[in-house]
Amino acid sequence: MNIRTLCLAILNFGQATGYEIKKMSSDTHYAYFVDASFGSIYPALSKLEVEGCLTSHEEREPGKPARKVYSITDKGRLELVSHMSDAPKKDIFKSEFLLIAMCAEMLERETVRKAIDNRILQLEEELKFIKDSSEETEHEGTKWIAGYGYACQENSLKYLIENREKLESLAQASSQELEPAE
Amino acid sequence: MNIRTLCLAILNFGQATGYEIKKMSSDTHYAYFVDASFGSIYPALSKLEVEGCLTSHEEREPGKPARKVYSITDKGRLELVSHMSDAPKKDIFKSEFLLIAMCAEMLERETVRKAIDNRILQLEEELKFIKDSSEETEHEGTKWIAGYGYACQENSLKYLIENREKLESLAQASSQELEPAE
DNA sequence: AAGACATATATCGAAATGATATATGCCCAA
DNA sequence: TTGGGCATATATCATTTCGATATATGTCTT
Repeated sequence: MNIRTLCLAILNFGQATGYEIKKMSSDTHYAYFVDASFGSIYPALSKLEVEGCLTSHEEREPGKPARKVYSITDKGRLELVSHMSDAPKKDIFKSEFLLIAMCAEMLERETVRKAIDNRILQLEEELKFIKDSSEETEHEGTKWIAGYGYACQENSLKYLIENREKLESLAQASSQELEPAE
Repeated sequence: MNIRTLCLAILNFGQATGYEIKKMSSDTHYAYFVDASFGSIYPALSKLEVEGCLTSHEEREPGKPARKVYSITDKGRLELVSHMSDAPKKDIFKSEFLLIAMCAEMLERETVRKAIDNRILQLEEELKFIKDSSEETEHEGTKWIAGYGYACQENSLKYLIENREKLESLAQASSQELEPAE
């Protein structure tokens, strides 16, 4: 998905500045769609405004930096619905942890153990984040994707805890550890 | 993760051409790490060879295009292990389907239904692919990540089937459908 | 009073994508 | 038998995106 659609989707839930869109696309559930940078968001907003999909107004409060607040137009809403009515692309899943797991035999046991601990922590944080954001919203669609995400991550965590020993045993024994002979 | 590490990881399991690396990074379990294009793989291989992490030899068979086959060197293996010993970055998950789900209320019921059917098909294909590739390999690390991936996708599919009606009910009733009045 | 942090916009080099060009050989169907 | 489609193979390039940095202001803490 491109940044245009992300901006339109976020602005469809309320007006926002480029800065806020960037924060949301990195720190909130919007991060499940695309992760965008300032360098892609600001040009996308300018172009969308020129095309009439967005309008903007400046908010000036003395002392504070001027805020350029964008709002979606009917044309923008049309483009958003039109894009979402096309068949969605395949989900993207990329994991550096899985690379380490696949290559466990090349690594020291301690390295693998740390990578697993690290990932368990990440999954626990993710679960807490999803739980919190689900409780904060009344929006049904957002609640649904939160429920889906929670179930998936919960199962991922469960499997990892139940199968970590098998993975650790593939790694090279650390120097201070005893390992049964072949 | 960058393309360099992907190339080293793949070549650590055996020599290959740029073309084969691209195919593997798109079509096999290597796609869980990064998805790379020709435009990033060829320059990465050239640079790695200059740096002494790879060697190459040309294979010429009459009639066939010349193959530039790359092999990993000890230096390359060192860089690979070194990179994998750092703490892995967070997993990346991006889903256009979840955007559609979140925005279900804006869309027609038929659109949402198709998106769900489509995703169920994708998950089923993915499960079959993981099962097949797990059966084809004897490599324990590869088997472990296949088992992990299978468990995660299986649960994802199960949840989706069990909760699709709730999601569909958020969408706008299609014109030919009856919906109970508010 | 200073330093860290958050808000806010903007730009830019480097990296990566996605598409296209070029070339060869093989296989199958009209 | 020939021609189209497909697979192999390398290479390039415009466009997109990232990640870092610059600039500015205000607040909060120590």
